[in-house]
This record gives sequence, structure tokens and C-alpha cells, in this order.
Amino acid sequence: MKLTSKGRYAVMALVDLARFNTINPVSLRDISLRQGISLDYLEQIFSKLRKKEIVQSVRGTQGGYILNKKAKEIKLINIFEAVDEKVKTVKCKKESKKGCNGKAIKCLTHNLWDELENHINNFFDKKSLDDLVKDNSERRV
Amino acid sequence: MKLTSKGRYAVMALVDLARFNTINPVSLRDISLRQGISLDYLEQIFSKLRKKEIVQSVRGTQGGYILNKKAKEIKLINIFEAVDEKVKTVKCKKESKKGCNGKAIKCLTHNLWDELENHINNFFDKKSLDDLVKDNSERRV
DNA sequence: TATAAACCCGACTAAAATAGTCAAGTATCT
DNA sequence: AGATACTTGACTATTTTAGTCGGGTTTATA
Repeated sequence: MKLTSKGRYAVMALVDLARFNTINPVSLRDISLRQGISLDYLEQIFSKLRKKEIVQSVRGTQGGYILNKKAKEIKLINIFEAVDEKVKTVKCKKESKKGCNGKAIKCLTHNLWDELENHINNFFDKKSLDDLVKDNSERRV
Repeated sequence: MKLTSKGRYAVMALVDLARFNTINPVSLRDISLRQGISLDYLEQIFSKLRKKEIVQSVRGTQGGYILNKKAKEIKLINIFEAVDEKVKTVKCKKESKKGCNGKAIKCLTHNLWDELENHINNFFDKKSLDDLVKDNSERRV
């Protein structure tokens, strides 16, 4: 399984975006400065987010990005999927001849990983961007 | 976060061991053959499991490993911890000056990762080796 | 007591993934 | 025209992973 910086950055950037999401687009430069994430890396990340229609881009001066849906409708699972952070447990491939062939002993952990994946995806499927924004603004009262 | 082959192998090997766990120790060679995991790699893994007192070794001919506790008392979390598969989300380090200093904007995802870690650890904390062994023998009825 | 089975241990390495950087654009506002 | 900001693709250093390898030590048994 993996859950790395790219996914974290994506979430951070989107929370930032959701917060400052007025009528005006938010530039990556601003996000970069506020969140301390390299501009180049942000560009990579937002390119993916745009392709998955999580954000919309506005080109030119005063341009930037805006959310493409309401923050409530953007689930964390969508974000992770967009930046290739599939919550994947390691599956059996090479061993298909030996441990995991459906017949003999069978991969002893197959069910376990499936169960775990569901468990985690369920977590990410419930949490929306909006939840995080709220969490965050509550904390600063 | 990571959850890789090493953790999966550890679990597979221990389920195997728990199943064949009679009075006699089970050799890594047998596990290697049954599960299709390289013997050398198994040795590495069992060295760690032994240090964390999850298994006991019996040296010499006819030697091998036995469980050090009842299968019911060995939780998956113990296994993953033993082989260094901490369920770790990526924390903020470098950014401590910028995004995550407790004052300014503060790392927008800190709470999220803590919550997720708890969620996953909770899962692994409930599942015991015994649960897996049972799952597995049920399936072969 | 020799031998073989099995554990023990540390160093090494190839391959993959990660976390970026860099360069050269294009679009749009003023 | 110029500045701002998005767009794209290639490149790269570092780290992690998934092992391998070579040398041990211990102990049952013939």
C-alpha cells in the first residue's frame, strides 16, 4: 500500500483552494507559497486533478484554479485516485503458480487484503474536502 | 503509508506456521516450498519475528520455528510492527518552517492522517492470526 | 564423531518508486 | 508588448523494496 507525499500535497492544496475559493481563481503560486510545496510539483499534481475534473483551470493573468464541484462532493478517494495514489495492497502475481492458484494452499491472505482495502477506501469515501475545511476552521476559533 | 510484500509474506508465513503448528517445529524450508517465498527472505523475516517474540526458534536438525503465543493472541499489528511495516502516513518534516508550524496556516492535513492511522491500526489490532487461520479452513470445507 | 539439516547474521545489489527539477512552450489580461 | 499563469513532457537524484549471497553456529542422528 502506499500513501505518499503526492497524495498529501494534493489534499493540502485542495483544502487551501477550497478555503480561498471565492469567485476568483487561486494561482498555484499562492498555494505554493502558503503550503510550502514546489510550484513545479504542484503543476504536475494539478494537471492530474484537472484531467479528473476535480478542478478547472483559468489561464492567463489573474488565472489559476477553481474547484469544479462543491467541496462537499469531492471525496478524498477521488483525490487519491486522481494523483495515482491508489490504496493498493500488494497482490499476489508471481506466486500465481505456487501459493495462490485457487487450488492448492491458495494465497492465505487474499481475503485479508480485500477486506483491508474496503476498510480504507470506505474511510476515504466518507471524508469530503468540505469536512477537512471545516475541521480546519474550527481549530482556529 | 506502506504495506508491502514483506508484511504480506510475514502474515502468510505465520498463517502457514499456525496451521501446521503441532508439537514439532516447522522449518522455513517447508514454508518456503508451500508458500513460494524465497528461503533467504524468510530467514530475514523470521529473524525479526523472533526478536519481537512472536515466534521461537529451535536449532539443529528437525528444528524450525514455533509460535511463541497462541494464535489468538497474535494480532496483525504485532506482525507488521515486527517486520518494520509501520502503517505510517507521511508526516510533515521539511515543511515545519512553512506549512506546519503550529501558528500560521498549519498543516491542513495533520488531523486527517492521525485519524487514518487510527482507523487502520484499529483494523489490524482486532484481527488475530487465529481469525485468518479460521477464515482459511472454513473456505476449504 | 561426522554429516546434514536448519537456524543465524550481515553485507550487498538490482529494480522500482518517489519526489521532485528543468525547459520550452501557450493562453490571456492589461 | 509584457507579465502572469497554466501546460506538457522529459529528465534525475534519492530512497525504498525485495530480494541474493556468503559465511557462519547449533544440534539430532547415523
